[in-house]
Amino acid sequence: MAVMMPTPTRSPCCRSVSHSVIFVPLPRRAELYPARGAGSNRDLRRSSRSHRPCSPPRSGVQSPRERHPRGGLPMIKTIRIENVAQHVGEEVRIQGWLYNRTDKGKLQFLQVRDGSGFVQCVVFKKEVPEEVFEAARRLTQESSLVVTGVVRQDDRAPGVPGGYEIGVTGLEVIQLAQDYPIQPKEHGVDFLMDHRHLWIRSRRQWAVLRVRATVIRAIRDWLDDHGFINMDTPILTPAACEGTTTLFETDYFGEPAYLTQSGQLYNEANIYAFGRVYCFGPTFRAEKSKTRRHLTEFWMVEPEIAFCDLDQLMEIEEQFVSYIVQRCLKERSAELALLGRDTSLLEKVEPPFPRISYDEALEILAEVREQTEDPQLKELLKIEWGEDFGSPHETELTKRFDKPVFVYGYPTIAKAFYMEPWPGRPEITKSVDLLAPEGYGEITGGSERISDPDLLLKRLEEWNLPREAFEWYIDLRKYGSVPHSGFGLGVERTVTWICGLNHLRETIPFPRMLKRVYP
RNA sequence: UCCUCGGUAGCUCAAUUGGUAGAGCGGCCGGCUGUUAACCGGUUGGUUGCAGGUUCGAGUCCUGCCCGAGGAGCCA
Repeated sequence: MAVMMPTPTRSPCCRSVSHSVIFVPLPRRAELYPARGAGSNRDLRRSSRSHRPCSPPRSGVQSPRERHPRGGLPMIKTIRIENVAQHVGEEVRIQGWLYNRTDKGKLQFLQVRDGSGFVQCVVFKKEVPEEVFEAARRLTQESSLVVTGVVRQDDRAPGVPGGYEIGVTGLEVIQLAQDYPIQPKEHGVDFLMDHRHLWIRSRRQWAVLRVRATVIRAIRDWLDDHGFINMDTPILTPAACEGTTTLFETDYFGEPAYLTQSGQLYNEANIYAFGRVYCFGPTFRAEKSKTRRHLTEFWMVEPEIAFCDLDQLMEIEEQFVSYIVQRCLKERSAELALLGRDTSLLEKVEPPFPRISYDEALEILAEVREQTEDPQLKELLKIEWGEDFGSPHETELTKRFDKPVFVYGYPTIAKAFYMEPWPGRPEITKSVDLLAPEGYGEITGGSERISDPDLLLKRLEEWNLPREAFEWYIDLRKYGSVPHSGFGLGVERTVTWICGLNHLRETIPFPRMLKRVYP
């Protein structure tokens, strides 16, 4: 108990986290000190317990078993919760935070998370010293702590992975958190977004962001394993890449510069040096989009391939996207289960994907319009040839397929200036979007690029783009021009689809949206 | 930019025709040896988004503004 309470008599030099700081033993001390007196260990030692000199002395909060018979060194191994199954029967140490607690009188259930997972720690009054039980009873949500205890299998134990719990033998409180604002229950979006820096600790957010990390890892692994080389393209750019969307303007030493909306044009230069490349980074759109599918800052991977036509591009995309999905199913099944994601449709995501033309898509939409009795949907699905799809159109189209579907051959007037015209049909382009199923909509957009310098010049003129700004880009068509293609995949939209979320703001740690730049 | 909905305790929400602002959760105190957002008893907690107006009386009606959400457009 004493260790949990404020210690007003301690040295005033202590500027550590709170009044409830107590001595924290160096984690994995045995591993850190393989040979006594090794000089390099001093830094480690200092950094990991810098507040020790002003901390109160260690008290009886720990089990005697934790001490080494000779030097008092802890012998207990510190583990991460994700590996808990490998330590059944062992006494281990967990370093983390209290996610939730259930007080059953003489029994305390502590839900502890350590970043790698969630595990239930059970404290029986009879089995631990009075101080340990009292410390457990006083724990508040999000208090930081070090728990020691014996791992056991128990089907009743919740957690990620579930089915294992820790019978507590010792407990140290690093900081007793005060009035943590987020409860493990329903909250409003505004409140949660204002507390995004804390919200990411919650189970669902933790699961989503771990899936995101796996999506990113899968993206890099697949590309790196298929002859692509990562080329970072500039974030500060002199002009709009595609000329249309609103960009964020910055002051570049007195000249305007813009935050990038795509690295594609630079990648078209890079392929002539490296063959297959990708850039992967943040992308910015100053559009005043106010929907669940838009961020002003989002992450996009953009592969670009020399000697590649539209058909080859679609083959690459379907293999790429399938790999990402399958990798998540394999490595993040626990997180997807926690999110309640029905993975049966994701399991079907394997090549080949269905392919329909823009014209066929219009026919499908006309059919849906005819069949629907909802006047509002009828109105939303109105579309003239030449217009790009809106989100209601995409939603209806994807409902027809249980895999992602390629829609190719978009009208020239609806797409960017650099897209190769369809042979014999100059009114459409060799472009393709990939629409995710279940209404998730566009996750990639790509095309074969114009390789003929004269046609490119003509397009720049037609789009009223200043030739001077594109001289370097035109150069690429003069020195060994080849057919080439590329696409961009939106990371947040992909994660939203894989996780089965209804808003992409949860797929990035700190979303930037029209009305939100805090925190 | 347009359309729709919303803003009441730290959080999630109630509040009849305009008539004493309430509940659950959280916090605090107590009880409980298998809880899964535990449960039970007690207790704490309010400038009803802001500024005006109507009225004996406004959370409620009117005007203006601010903030947020969903959708459209734009886009990945």
